[in-house]
Amino acid sequence: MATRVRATAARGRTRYHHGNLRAALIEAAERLIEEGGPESVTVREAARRAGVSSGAPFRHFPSRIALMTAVAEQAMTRLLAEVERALTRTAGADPVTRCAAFGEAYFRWVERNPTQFRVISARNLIDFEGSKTLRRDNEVLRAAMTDVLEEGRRKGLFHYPDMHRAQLAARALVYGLARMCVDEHFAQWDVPAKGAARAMRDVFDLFIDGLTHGKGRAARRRR
Amino acid sequence: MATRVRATAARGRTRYHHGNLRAALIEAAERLIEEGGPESVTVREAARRAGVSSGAPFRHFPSRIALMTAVAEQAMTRLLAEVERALTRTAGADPVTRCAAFGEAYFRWVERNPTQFRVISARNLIDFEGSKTLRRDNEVLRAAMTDVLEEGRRKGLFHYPDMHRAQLAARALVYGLARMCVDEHFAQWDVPAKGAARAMRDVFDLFIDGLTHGKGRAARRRR
DNA sequence: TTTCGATGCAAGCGCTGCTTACATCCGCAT
DNA sequence: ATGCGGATGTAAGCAGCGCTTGCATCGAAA
Repeated sequence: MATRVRATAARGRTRYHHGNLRAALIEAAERLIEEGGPESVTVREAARRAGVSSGAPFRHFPSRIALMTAVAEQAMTRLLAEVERALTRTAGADPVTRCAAFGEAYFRWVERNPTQFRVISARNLIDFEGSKTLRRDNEVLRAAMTDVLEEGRRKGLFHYPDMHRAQLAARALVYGLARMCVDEHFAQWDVPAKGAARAMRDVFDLFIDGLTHGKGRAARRRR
Repeated sequence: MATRVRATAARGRTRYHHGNLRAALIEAAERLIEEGGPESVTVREAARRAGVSSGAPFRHFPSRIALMTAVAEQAMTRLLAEVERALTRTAGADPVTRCAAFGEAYFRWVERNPTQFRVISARNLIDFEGSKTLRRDNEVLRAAMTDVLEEGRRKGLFHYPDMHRAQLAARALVYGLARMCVDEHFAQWDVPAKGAARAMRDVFDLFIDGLTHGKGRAARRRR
């Protein structure tokens, strides 16, 4: 795909047909997002970088939103994979560890790929509801969190009034931290750039402390 | 201002000068945001609604971002006022109540004014750093939260490892819930539309429970 | 080999943010 | 009262955008 594109470009010859324009456009869009944020992505510029006319993309993506949605789908799949890796890595471990691993994996991915996360949550730029992939991946993520929390309760480690609110709190905490990270609320919050993940772990520990009824675990886990 | 505009419009006569274009443009922008989100705001359309030529706004706002920033400043001031009202109302009450009042006031304002909140946090559409007003109001908000948490600790009600992380957790929780609300994560989260505030209170209670080392307050406070 | 659908191009429509040159008005010093 | 200058409006226009249309080109199936 990309090889083929670069090959033709290197040869100086331009075939009439691109070869794999769809993938090339997504790649170009990703790079544009990296450079100037999701809002700055332009179908024309993506086409330009793929070495193709301004009308060509619309054969593959009926609209700019469709292009951005494709980018979001890729990003979401990667985020999900990261979280699932953390969960299989800690399979069998105690729910507290697994819960923390979940939050850390999620947050760390966002921290390392802020622009990609921005696309996922830029719901005015993508058609979230219209994408089966996005909805499915999101649901899988939610179910995974539910499982971890439920596991903790079954084993008598977490004590929360009801599953629903624990779930919501956990989600709000992780999502909130992630958003604060990509929205750059951390600078004015005197959290050193490098320490965002550390801060996140601290905060999550505090939350788990709440679930386990404050046995001071957070203080012990601090290092 | 608006009266004067409507007066001239009603009279059918159009004066050369508008009278209060600046305010009229902000008002028009707010209405546009209400209708189609912050991204859909157009300087030209705002000018159109103010009954003025497409170049006129640039006498008052050098760019679209400047216009949006003005809107954000208004919104932020209102949010801050709402929170401060809740804090003065509960002045003298115990920190747990005040803490909950803070979170509720913040969240409920966002819930009632989702579009305005979207502008505040749409940092790619506004010049947050460049606005003294925005930075000051934001700082006041942060300081208010710090005060409440510190008060709770002084009176021996909250027990958290350190101020910094409690503060961060609280902010992440409220901000996360607010974002989930405006990003419409609640529909797929089986939180009934009307119950968002209730869910928020439940979650915040859970958090305060964590701070007070789980004496079951959340369960009692539930009604 | 022919044909036909998929995929590309060129041109263009209406919109955008923003600039420039000019018109109009209000308030203030005379 | 007058007339002048700065503030505030208009009209026209630039480049860039998303998206559409009509036509050119190609590769693979018949």
